[in-house]
Amino acid sequence: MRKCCKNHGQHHCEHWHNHIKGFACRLTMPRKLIVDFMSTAKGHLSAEEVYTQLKEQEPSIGIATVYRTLELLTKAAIVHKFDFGDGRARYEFAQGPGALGHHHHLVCINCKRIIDYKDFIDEETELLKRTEAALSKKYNFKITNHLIQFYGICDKCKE
Amino acid sequence: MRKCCKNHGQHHCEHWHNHIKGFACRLTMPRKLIVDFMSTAKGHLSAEEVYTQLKEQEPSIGIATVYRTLELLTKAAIVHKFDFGDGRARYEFAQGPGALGHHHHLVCINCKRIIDYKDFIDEETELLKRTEAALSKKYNFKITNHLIQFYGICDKCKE
DNA sequence: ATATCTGCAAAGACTTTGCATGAGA
DNA sequence: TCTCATGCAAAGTCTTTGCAGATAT
Repeated sequence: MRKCCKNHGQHHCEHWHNHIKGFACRLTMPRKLIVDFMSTAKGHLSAEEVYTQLKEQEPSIGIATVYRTLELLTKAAIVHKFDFGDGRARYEFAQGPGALGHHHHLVCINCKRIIDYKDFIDEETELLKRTEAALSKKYNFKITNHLIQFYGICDKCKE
Repeated sequence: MRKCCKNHGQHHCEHWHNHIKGFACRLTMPRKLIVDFMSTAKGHLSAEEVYTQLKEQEPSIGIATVYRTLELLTKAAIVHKFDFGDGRARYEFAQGPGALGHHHHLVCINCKRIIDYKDFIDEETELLKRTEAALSKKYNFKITNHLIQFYGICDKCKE
C-alpha cells in the first residue's frame, strides 16, 4: 500500500496527484475520472450517484471501482466520508480549488436535506482545537479529525 | 402513532414509561425487556448485541422486534442512535438514572474503540447553544440534536 | 374484542470480495 | 514484463418488511 511509483511524468499530474502517490501506485483512468468528478461536484454524493453520473461519460466504469476509489481517496484525505443517517455513505471533496473549505452540516431529519454552513466555524474551530489538545493529552489519543453535525427540521419541512 | 392508551396502571411504570406513551400504545414484554436492558447496559450496543444478550434470558425474542423497538426508543429520545463508522448502528441509553449523561465520543479509527468523555462538555455546550441559536435563525432550521465526535488513534493502537 | 405487536423468514439496500482480464509504469 | 487495478457477478452485512398468530388494553 505504501510503496509507490517513482515518477508519473508531468502530463496529467494535478495537485491531488501527490496525495494519491502516497496511497496507490497507479494513476488509472477510472481514478482520474473519479477525482476529477469529485473535485467539481457539488454536494454530498453517494457512491451510486458518482457511479451513475460517471457511467454516462464512461459506460465501462464499474461500481466496485467507484467504491474502491472513494475508499482510497478517503484514506488519502482527498475526500471526506460522511454518514447522515440515510443508510448510505456520502462523500465530498476535501481539498484543492474545488473544495468548499472547512464547514459543518445541518441535517434535516425529515427530508434528509443537508445544509452546509461555515458560520461560526472560526469560533467552533478555536474551541475544538483547545478541546482536541486537552483530550489528546488526557486520553493519550491522537486526534486526526472531527465531526460536528446539527440535526433538526429544515425550513421547507416546517411548513 | 400518536394516539395512546389512557392508563397502564402503576405496576411497572418506570420513569421512561411516560416517554413511551407518546410514541406507542402498548407496553409489551419485549419492550420492557429492551428498555430495562438498555437502561442498565454500558457502552454502545449494536442491535445484534442487544438481541444476543436478551436472547439468553428470553429465547423467544426476535431480532426484528429489537430493531423496531430501538427505532421506537430513538424516536422517543429514550435512546440515542450513533454511527461510528463500523457499518452498524449503535445505541445508548439517553435518559434516567442509568444514563451516563451528556457526553461526546472519541472514535479510534483503527480498532473502532469508543471512548466517552465529559470533559469540556460545559464549554462545548455553551458554544453549541450559541451556534444553534444563530443557525436556527439564519437558516430557519429547528435544531433538535447535535453530534460531536473526534476521530483518531487510541493509546493502545499507538504502540 | 380488536387494534397493535411479535417472531419468523424473506426481501431489500448498501458495500465488499473473488477472479479472470486488462492496463500502467 | 509483471504487478496492480478493473469489471463483473456473487456474496456479505445490516436492516426492513409481509404476514399469520399472539397479546395488551
